[in-house]
Amino acid sequence: MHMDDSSRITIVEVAQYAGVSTATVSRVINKTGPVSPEAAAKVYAAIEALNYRPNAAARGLASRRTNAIGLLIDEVNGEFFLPMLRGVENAVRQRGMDLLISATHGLDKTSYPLGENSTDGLIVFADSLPKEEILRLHKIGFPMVLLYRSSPPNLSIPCVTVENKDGARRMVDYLVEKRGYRKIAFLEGPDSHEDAYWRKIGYQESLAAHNIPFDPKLVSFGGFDEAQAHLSVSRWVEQGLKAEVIFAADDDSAIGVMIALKEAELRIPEDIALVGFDDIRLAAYLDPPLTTVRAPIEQAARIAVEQLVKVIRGEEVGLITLLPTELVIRRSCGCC
Amino acid sequence: MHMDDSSRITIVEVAQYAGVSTATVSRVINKTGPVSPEAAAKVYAAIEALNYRPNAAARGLASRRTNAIGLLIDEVNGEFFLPMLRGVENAVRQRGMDLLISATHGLDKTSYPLGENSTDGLIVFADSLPKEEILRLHKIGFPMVLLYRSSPPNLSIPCVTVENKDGARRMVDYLVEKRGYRKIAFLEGPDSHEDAYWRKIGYQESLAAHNIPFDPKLVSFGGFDEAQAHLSVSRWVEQGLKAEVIFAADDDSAIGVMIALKEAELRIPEDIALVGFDDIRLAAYLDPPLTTVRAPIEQAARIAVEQLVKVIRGEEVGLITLLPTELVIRRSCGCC
DNA sequence: CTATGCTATGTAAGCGCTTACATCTGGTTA
DNA sequence: TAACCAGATGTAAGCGCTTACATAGCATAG
Repeated sequence: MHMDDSSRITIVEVAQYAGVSTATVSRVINKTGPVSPEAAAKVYAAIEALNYRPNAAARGLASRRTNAIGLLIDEVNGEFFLPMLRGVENAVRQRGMDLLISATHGLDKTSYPLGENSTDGLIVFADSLPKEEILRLHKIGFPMVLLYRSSPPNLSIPCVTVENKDGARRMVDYLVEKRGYRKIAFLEGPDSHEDAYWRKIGYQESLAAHNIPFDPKLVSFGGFDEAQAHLSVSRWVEQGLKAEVIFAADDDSAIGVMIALKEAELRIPEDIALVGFDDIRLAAYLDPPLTTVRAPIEQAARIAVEQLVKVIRGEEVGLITLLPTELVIRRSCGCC
Repeated sequence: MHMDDSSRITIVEVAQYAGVSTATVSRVINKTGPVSPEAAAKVYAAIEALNYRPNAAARGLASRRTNAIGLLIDEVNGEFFLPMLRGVENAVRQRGMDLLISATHGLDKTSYPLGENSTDGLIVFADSLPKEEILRLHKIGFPMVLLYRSSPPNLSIPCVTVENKDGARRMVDYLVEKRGYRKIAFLEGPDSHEDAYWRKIGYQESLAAHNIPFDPKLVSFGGFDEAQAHLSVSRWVEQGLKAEVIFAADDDSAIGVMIALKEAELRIPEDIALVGFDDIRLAAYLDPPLTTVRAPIEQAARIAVEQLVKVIRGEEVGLITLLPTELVIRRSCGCC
């Protein structure tokens, strides 16, 4: 680094300037332990005068606390990410903590930089971390909260997610009961992703409840990804897909579907209807506006931070937080 | 924290297990200094066997390097943010560094948690940090790169941004020369934001070049914000705005404009045309698709990281990186 | 054979904080 | 008045690393 070492102000300089001990300075800064108003005033003055900034590393080393929480994600991708980050960032900042972010995408997921020694706790998003590593962290008692992923059996790691199954089920219920569709194609998400799993289950449950046989030909891979969905649907169309509506497992893939259908000159919803899941910001602006299931992404993120902070403090937290989803009916499903 | 102290593995345990000194372990881990293949193998084996993870705080304290870069933003808001973060995250990870993110929104910007003692360098986005603090950091030689903000005079802090003035100017040139508009309203961004400043200058320069008198009545405040733009345009319309086209200083505010115009039952582009700036992902999907100026947001972020890393390493970098913008013509400007 | 210069390794002094413990006040209480 | 206690402060021992410096071994050069 290129810093001017001579100008480095440490707690020692502050203590000298203020005429107190370093312990007192520390007490003032951290509001730990009793300090007389006069001493506190002198310390604040010294800090101001010297432009002192505490060294986070030294602090962390001495206190074994980092005052930071880590967010582990797979990669920065998809509109989904923005509200999630906003929720996390706001909640973290509100508590005066720092936020570290790391994407494990492509990495050996066991060498991610965050973890037990860089943060006080971790929010693990979806499948950003392999089960073994989660086990390891849990075993050493490291605070963790899982976001959009459930705890491995018997492990009791708090997790927060949305009612994926229920949301998907209600969407299909609606398509069948209100719109009268019976040929409902499903564009599923990645296997490893729990959201994807439960949404598919919800889809299947609703079909079963309405005595519609499950047809594997009506299921293809969307991968929670615009490009992948685009590709899959283009192929489907070539092969003469017979469906009245496509249920894309998330809105990002719904966009891919929309593009593919437009390319195939199929009108939405006249020729084929389309619905998604998440209600990302884009959804309302698409042409036609997308019917979808609203997932409270930002709220889930915020709650995850709250839970994590509680875990760090050693407080009790509920093991599973399941946030309700809500049907958002727009034109793409043929409602209007 | 709730961690099991007894199980804490430090470099000492690793050294003992491997039968070498801590210095050797450190050398192996950091690939600094010569180590015999045998010793290295023993150390790796020990690390594996004990599941050792180095403590980032201790490392930072001892080496005065954090291996982390900080991204300072105002707040997590707007579609703009996503590609920027993606660019930063990718570039940071590619270099094996960590990323810390902090929003200064609402905070006393002088107490932001990142900085000289938590990171090796800082990417300062737009007006996330007041000039005084930038001065202070620069004075102590702390590595910084400014993103979408130019260096204070005489300070020579590297900055990377896009050709705002040029882009805005070419957009207006296009509106006048190709579309034949002469009543061009401008919805400006926040004063404090340099992008906003230069885009307005570009607008004015083009007007001047085409002998169109600048009319302050045709300028209102969009604030780079959907809601603000919505509000401003609704008022404008009530007051009987006479314009052929609205140039929103960024796409987020263009969305606000679009909503306001639809509420007022004005058709785009038949009754009034609309153009934006940035080409966020949404732009292409709006109804009608938005004519805008494409700014290479992700690329700018990536370059900022590259520059910062060079500064940290003490290498030379260009002071100003100005990335080209590009007109993207879609239906909202009345082109088709 | 000694001087020289590598490479490989160990020793130990911090890095800038926090915090357990000791100390010293002065006010309360019995 | 003596005993006690709580508030205010200081002392100093680490926290887990990195790294300057010292040392040792060994090949090569003179």
